[in-house]
Amino acid sequence: MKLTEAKQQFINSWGAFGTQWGINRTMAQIHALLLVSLNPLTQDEMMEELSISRGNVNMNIRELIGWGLVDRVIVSGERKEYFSAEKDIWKVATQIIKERKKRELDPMIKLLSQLENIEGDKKDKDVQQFTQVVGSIKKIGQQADKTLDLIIKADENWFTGSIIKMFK
Amino acid sequence: MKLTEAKQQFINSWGAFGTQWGINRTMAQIHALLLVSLNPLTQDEMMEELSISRGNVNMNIRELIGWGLVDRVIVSGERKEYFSAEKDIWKVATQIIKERKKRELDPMIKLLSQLENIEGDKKDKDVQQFTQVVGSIKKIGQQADKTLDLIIKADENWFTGSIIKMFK
DNA sequence: TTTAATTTTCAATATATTTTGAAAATTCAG
DNA sequence: CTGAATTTTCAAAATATATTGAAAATTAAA
Repeated sequence: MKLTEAKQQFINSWGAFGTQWGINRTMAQIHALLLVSLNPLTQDEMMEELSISRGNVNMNIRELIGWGLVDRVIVSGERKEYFSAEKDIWKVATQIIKERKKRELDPMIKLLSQLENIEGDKKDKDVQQFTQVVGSIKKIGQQADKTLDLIIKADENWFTGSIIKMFK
Repeated sequence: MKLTEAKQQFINSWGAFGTQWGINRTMAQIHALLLVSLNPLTQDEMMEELSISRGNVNMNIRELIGWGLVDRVIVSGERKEYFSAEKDIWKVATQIIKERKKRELDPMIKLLSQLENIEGDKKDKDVQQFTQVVGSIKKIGQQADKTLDLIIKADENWFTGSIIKMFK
């Protein structure tokens, strides 16, 4: 497979995978494009490369900046803004984990905590069942939360280093 | 908060969380409803409870069965089919991990493996960068894959038991 | 300043996804 | 078998999400 073709396939597939995970297709494609671009790109270059509109590039680029995955880059002597993606995939992964945890997991645990406090007969089978289900989901959520915090804090060795060896 | 109200909020919120994760809102709601129902339910009861159409219930119920999260239940003396959700949340979690791994992570790793084989000058910066990015994503994917396999195989103690203690 | 380049916004449009509901298929009691 | 109950299918409609593109806002060179 040729490089150009491979890049194209990477970008398209990344967009498709993103969709499955509730991520906007274009956002994932822009991220993929920046990941495999040697140099920072302008919005115009991204429009051209992905055949999408200016507004679409602009909104999704800023969304990616909001996720901490893309940075504005100053190129001296250039009027236009350039953008580049963090290339250290470990950092990318921890950043995504960090954001999704904050945006999704933490609010979920908060909600479940509220739902645990049911007024009513604690001996009622129905109440028992409900608090049991809600409580156990919360518990798993909290464990996941704790584990993810450790991953975020750990350096690259979490995956490749000593701890993972214990699972082998 | 009253039980009925809490159940309702759980169902609605679960639907909203599902959407964020690329899961059909109704599917998540049906799952939530079955999780907090003491007894198995018929399709008619779910239609009523969630105010949705027969076709919608039917399709999503079968999707949930496909995910291994819901079972058909025979109630003797009843013509209608009943459905119930696995209540052991640990099993639910491992089942979801198993399915998403199979449907998403494994195909992704397969794709990345293909993209690593680029024809062309291995000294070309552009080729190097591409294979480096693709390779490192694949590596993290494989580590996640391995870790998830262990979670799937491990019993409930993975989260609550000895291994997690080492992170504390 | 002025003004041309560039970025941002957002209403309108297009696309994708979900839901409906009625017809077709299936099931099973009599 | 027969036919009523139940489940399944799927084209059409509704809803939700993403994209466009041109106008407005911003920026910085002259």
